[in-house]
Amino acid sequence: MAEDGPLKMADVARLAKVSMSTVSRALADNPLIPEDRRREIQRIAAEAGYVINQSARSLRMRKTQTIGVVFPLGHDVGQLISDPFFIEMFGRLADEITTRGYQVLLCRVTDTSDGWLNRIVQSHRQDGLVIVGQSDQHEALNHAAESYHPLVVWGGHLSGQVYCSVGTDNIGGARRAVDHLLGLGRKRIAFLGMLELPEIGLRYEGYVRALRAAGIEHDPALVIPAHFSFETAYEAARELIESDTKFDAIFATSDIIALAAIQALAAAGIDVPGQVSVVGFDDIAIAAQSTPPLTSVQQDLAKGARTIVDLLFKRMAGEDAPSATLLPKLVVRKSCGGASAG
Amino acid sequence: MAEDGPLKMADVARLAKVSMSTVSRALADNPLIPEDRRREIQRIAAEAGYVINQSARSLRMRKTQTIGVVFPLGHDVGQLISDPFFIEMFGRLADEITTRGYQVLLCRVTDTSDGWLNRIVQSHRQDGLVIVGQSDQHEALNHAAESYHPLVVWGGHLSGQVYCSVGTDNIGGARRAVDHLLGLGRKRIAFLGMLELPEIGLRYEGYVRALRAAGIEHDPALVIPAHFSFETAYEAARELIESDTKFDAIFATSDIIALAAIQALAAAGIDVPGQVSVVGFDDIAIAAQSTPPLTSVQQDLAKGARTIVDLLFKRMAGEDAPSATLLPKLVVRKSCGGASAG
DNA sequence: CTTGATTTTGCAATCGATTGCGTTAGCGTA
DNA sequence: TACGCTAACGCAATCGATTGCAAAATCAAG
Repeated sequence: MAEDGPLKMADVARLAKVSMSTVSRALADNPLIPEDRRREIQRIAAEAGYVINQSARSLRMRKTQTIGVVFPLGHDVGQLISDPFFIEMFGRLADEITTRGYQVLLCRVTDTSDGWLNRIVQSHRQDGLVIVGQSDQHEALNHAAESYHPLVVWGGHLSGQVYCSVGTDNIGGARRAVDHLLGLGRKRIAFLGMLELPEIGLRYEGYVRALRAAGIEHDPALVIPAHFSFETAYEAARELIESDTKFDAIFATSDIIALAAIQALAAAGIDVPGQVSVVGFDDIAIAAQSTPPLTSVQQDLAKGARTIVDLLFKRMAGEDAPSATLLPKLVVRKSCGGASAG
Repeated sequence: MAEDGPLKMADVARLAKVSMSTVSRALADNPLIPEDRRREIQRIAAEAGYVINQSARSLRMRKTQTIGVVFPLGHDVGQLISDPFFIEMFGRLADEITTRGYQVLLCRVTDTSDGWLNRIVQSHRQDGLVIVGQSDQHEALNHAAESYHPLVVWGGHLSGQVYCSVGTDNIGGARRAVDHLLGLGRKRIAFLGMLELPEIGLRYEGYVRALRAAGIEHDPALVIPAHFSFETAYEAARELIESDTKFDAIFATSDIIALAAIQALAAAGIDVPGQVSVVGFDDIAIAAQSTPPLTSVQQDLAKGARTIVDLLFKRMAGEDAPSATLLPKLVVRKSCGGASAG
């Protein structure tokens, strides 16, 4: 009578001298079973160390009690999940999801070949999906959202968008950052970021609008493609510095890019904020601690994550939930000269 | 003939005019099916957008292609997964695990009532487990490890330990940090941390040994309990400052605690490193960027994560894998005065 | 055209739970 | 005692795949 592998529900049924049906119902607190008997069976199961096999349960119930969190990193080789922004976002999401009693399944997608999203959706590994960042997958998301509803995307709100998204007002945030630089008397403001990404495209839009409103001509030479990883961003900044293009400020579309730019400037002997002002985006934890402390457009990730998960659970319950936009906040620190330098 | 829910394998079988067995084998690249037919069936399945239902597959195969990563936070209320150390560790682990083609399931455990670990193990949601931090669950881990082998723990190596663990040499790391403070002429070194946690206990051991080797008497009033969250650590530091206990250095058992202490000192008008030297532990990303930059005992998380996952996969393959210890490195920055202040 | 060996293929059992529906038990009433 | 009604309970189908085993098909050689 030695233990032979983990207990199954049938074993518990035998112990309690009832049928499996009854055990199943008792463990689910089904009122069909009288309360005292329910408690009794639960006690027996607990004492025997029985745990429901979730694989079996998921198959039968078509529910996994799991939320998938997806990072489509296809567009940016070498960007690991270790990236500070993603990591912080993930932490917040995880806190929100686990608090609601669900598990978190992390999916890192690097192979964005045809149907990658469908492959995740149809795997039935999760009851709902959070996609962090649109990457260059706007079409794929739109397509998936048509038939799969428990899906919320962190990212920019694009025209003709079917899926539900939560994100910062990128245009407004960028506009505020660039306006700040303009207010400090800067006129040749470089833009560092990958325009192909929807969120960055929107930030570019805000950048252009701010310049236009200030009556400043837009110089394409100031727009530099820069990936999200520190190393590639550093390279991009170095190229800008070594080109003949004159500039007195940098609007970086992420803090990592901004920090890389600041280091590249320092290496070239250019003073920040004396000669060049720098503004970042995201306001990750390091931003406040860097030298000089980084002025940045803050994204409220805690609130963002809460909103995403709220909307997702509404959608999982069959309700329709609309996209949401968060208000960005410009956090002014020393990296662009501060009010005193204005 | 409208699509009625997602395709099942039986549907693909009908499309390909073969049996389900054949489809299953073809999709698994089983050489029992001739290669050209295999390709043909794979093509048909792909074109139809068919994806294997993982719930069903997991049940039948008793394999989930998933690794569970567990954070037993029971000991420390309010410590969310958003904590920088956990977050960074998680990111590294996730990179290692996904690179090997496995999914990552995050389990945040707050209810460490009897059998919590067994509940996770028996849920059959994962093929292997990484536990990040022993918390106060040494016994539970030992017990689980007796019957469940694919289990690796990040944490200190304790005597009489059954489970496989990977961690920094905490005694050595602490010893090095305290020796450094002693070398700077500091004599009244406070210790901030929760002795109940195994890793912290080991760091305390290193602290005591360093003092003893220097012939300095150990003053219990200098040992202050401090949790890992910034707010509670700040409180602990404030209490130390407001007590009559004199001190000229702080050995904080985590960077978060160190940073909180530095802020508390600053708020009290005490100069760091002028009046008090501070050393942290972990060397998280912010450490290098703080003001003043923090001297800290570096834990190589990238290597740690790689080691953990390597050992775990060995264990999943049935091999026996021994515990591993990583060498800590003291990263000297300005927060304790530097060599010039010696 | 057999026979036997070999390659392909499919039947049906299985993984471990949940649940619709029918049966039994228990009780009150006539 | 018989009958109706409700409360408890269990049978057996089901979720969607994988796989051992045996049957069928194919082929080579005699």
